[in-house]
Amino acid sequence: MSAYNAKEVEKKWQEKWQEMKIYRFDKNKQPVYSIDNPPRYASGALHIGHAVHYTHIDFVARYKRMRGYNVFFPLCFDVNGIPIEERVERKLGITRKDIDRQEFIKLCKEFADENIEEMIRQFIILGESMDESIFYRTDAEYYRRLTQISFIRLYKKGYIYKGKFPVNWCPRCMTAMADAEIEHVERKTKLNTLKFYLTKNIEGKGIKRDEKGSYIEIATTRPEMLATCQLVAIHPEDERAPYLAGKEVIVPIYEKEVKIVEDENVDPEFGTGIVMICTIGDKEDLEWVMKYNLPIEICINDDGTMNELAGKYEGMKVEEARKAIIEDLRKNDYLVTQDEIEQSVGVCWRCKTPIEFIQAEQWFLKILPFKDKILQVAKEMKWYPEYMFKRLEDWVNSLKWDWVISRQRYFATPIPVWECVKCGEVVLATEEQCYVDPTIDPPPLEKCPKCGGELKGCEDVFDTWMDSSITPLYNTFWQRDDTLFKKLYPMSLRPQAHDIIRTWAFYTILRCYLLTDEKPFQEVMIDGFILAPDGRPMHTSLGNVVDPLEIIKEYGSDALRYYAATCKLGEDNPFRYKDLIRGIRLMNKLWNVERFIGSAVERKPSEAELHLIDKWILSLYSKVVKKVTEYMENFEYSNAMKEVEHFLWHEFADHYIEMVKHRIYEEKDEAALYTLYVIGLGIAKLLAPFLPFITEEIYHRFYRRFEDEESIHISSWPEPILSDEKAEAAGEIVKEIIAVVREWKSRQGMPLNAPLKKIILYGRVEGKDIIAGTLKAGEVVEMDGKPEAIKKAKPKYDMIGPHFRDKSRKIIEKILKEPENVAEEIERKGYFAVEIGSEEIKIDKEFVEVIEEAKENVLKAKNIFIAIEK
RNA sequence: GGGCUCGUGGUCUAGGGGUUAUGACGUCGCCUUCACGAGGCGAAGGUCGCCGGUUCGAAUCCGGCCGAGCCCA
Repeated sequence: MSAYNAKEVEKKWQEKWQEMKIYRFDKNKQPVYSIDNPPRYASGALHIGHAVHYTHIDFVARYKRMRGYNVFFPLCFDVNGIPIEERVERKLGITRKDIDRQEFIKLCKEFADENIEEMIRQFIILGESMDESIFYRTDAEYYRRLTQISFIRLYKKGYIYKGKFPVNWCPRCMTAMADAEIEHVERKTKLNTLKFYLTKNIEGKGIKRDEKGSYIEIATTRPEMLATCQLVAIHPEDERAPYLAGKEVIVPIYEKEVKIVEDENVDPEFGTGIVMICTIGDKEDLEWVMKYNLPIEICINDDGTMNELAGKYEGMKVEEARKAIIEDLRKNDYLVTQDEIEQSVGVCWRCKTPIEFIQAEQWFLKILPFKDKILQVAKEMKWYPEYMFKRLEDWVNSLKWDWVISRQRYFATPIPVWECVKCGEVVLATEEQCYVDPTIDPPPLEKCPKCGGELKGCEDVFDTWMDSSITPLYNTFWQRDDTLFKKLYPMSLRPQAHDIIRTWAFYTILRCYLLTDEKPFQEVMIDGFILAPDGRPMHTSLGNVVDPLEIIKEYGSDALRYYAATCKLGEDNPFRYKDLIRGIRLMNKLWNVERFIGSAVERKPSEAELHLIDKWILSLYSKVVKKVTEYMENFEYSNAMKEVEHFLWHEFADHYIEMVKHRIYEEKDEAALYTLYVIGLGIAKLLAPFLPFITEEIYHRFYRRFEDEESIHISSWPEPILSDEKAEAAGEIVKEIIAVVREWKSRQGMPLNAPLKKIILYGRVEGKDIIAGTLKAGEVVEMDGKPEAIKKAKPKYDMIGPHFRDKSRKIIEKILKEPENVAEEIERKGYFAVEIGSEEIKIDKEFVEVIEEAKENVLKAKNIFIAIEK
């Protein structure tokens, strides 16, 4: 039989598992382990980061299933929102305003459908054990209905309000833009340094003076925004700050008085180091607005012209207004200098027009009053790794305004309200109406209940986080089956990546808490990112993207999953081809070990009287089972994999199997067969969550005929079966002896099974039969005494240090310098004298370890000297 | 700029007060051995990012700096 054929085997099980339906969640079976699987965003094929993350989640699902849980692991997709709209627009070269709203929505849905189909295929290839019978997608009416109902409930609780909030706006396309739609380009622009006169004539550092009075210089690239200047800021460490902070200046042209404040966010290197704060020039301004509670004034209309705030410039386009105001500033002697600078400008991806902020009516969900409660609830959950909670905490503590839940978009869940065109009264949809689309469906009332005015359906949609932050409610049958909801909520696990802690994790905790007064899940497992092999994030533009399907084609899914297992939870890992190689080698090793066992075992072996080395390996194996189980419980799969790998390759294959061959070939030793069977099957099970394909193949080929379960993936997780410290210690000596003789044979150019005449062991050793059998030695004898050896003293640092303190260094140096002498004197006199200054310090055997080294032609394993006769 | 994380042989990584730093990939040498040459046995290769501090002792703890990743509505 030849090497393991991953391609064939994987293809076979991909198909068979579909038929077997072994991953079905059973609503009525306890205990349940429910995974709040991240609905995959349906904007394109899976990349390697997705593949690895879903594989990590699959490790948990498979492990828990083997632990006897009824695992809830849904196959799900996130289908709402801007990225899909954007892909569709770019693909078709249109904007959503170019065609009918419903038509556009249909195009988005179709685009998603194709991707979902492909992604399901990819999940199957990867061996992800999601249950397609609990499939959901977030754009479906059954799903969006819950988003709407939750909104209605929160509205009724008084948590929702309408307010103004700035949005990115393209004045040419006349549309709100998401950050993702903004491109950044380097542009040359003019930095204008202006005089801002102080309200009182004073002197001090940085204050200049001309015939009109005292003034300071402030640089700006956007003088047309002077009208909305609210504040002037300087860095607190700036030497001018003590003279300026708290004073007032007069805004040129507009003659408005504004205060000077100290603020650490000011870049002292830019312009004059003093900055004017407008609402709203850019994103940074917005932070200041919130920080200083400034009124939000915007002097630009949605068509890119100046509004009444701009005074005489009203009606001009932004660029014209800028030119005009610079002219006026120059004329009135406000303009000190004008320098050309490079600046990064946000522009519309379609028409390259610079983006402006404008004010828009938005819906808000209150979060500021719930900050403490959210953190309290979040603290009740277990976070893996623990420090990820800190990120949430910092985020929550830094919150300055409520959550803007509305978007001026099409492809998302409609906000289920109508508003009176006359008085603005809000009419909510009834819960029974949901799912509802107010842009096409009639309101629950014909007229405004207040003024009798006409009701108009809300055209805004929800931020898609409104949809995705109720996955735990959807998954536990909230609003669909009360009994099930009570049984299933909260969910067991939320797995997700670290980039969306402040969105998905935070919003989910918030929403679910507001609706249920309880935490949405027990445990949170936060994953890192997969970087390109060059250590940078993968980007098409960098040409360093790794396609998981290409990897699978060449190396197989199990190999990719092996790579996934080597990535530590929470950390960013570069993709490494060497781990695929290692994975393949490990699988080959596993395959050959199992093949060896399979060919030796003809019927299910029974537990016969165990030999010392059987106990030794079974005891080691039991420790491995214990450790791996612990690691799996804590989502430390990289440690779990390492543990099994080392045991399988080295202890079991390199040592035990070599030790056991003669017992199998010569006599079909029942104890040996039993041990091989138990460990062979056990290892396959321990690796099953990681390498589902090869382990299933092994199970069916070598074990199925003696075992009941129809798949290894629904069989039970191994238990430790033996703990025998004495056998472990004695077995280690046997192993070591064999290892050193084996190494010696290798150096002689002899095969391991080349015959030897005699092995002489100086000391008492159990398991001489194994030593003889494994090394093909005619006889193995024990001898008293020992061959001549060199004795050397080794310092015991942890004893010397605390006892001799600052004298330790000299004492250690002395011992290292003459180790043989030290050993000899301690043996003879009971101590070794070290002179430090005038002081004599006696070092006795408490502080050193005496090591015996073999002279040439003699081997040594642990404390046993070994002589060989060829 | 702020928060969190990371920096260890050529590459990737384990370890997180006790001096001889783990393993993998790669490199080099020897070995066709009855599960496996995708194997076995060996070897070379590291001032543990830099600078200070604490300590008898620091890769490990503390402070500063440099570099990388994610997030900052």
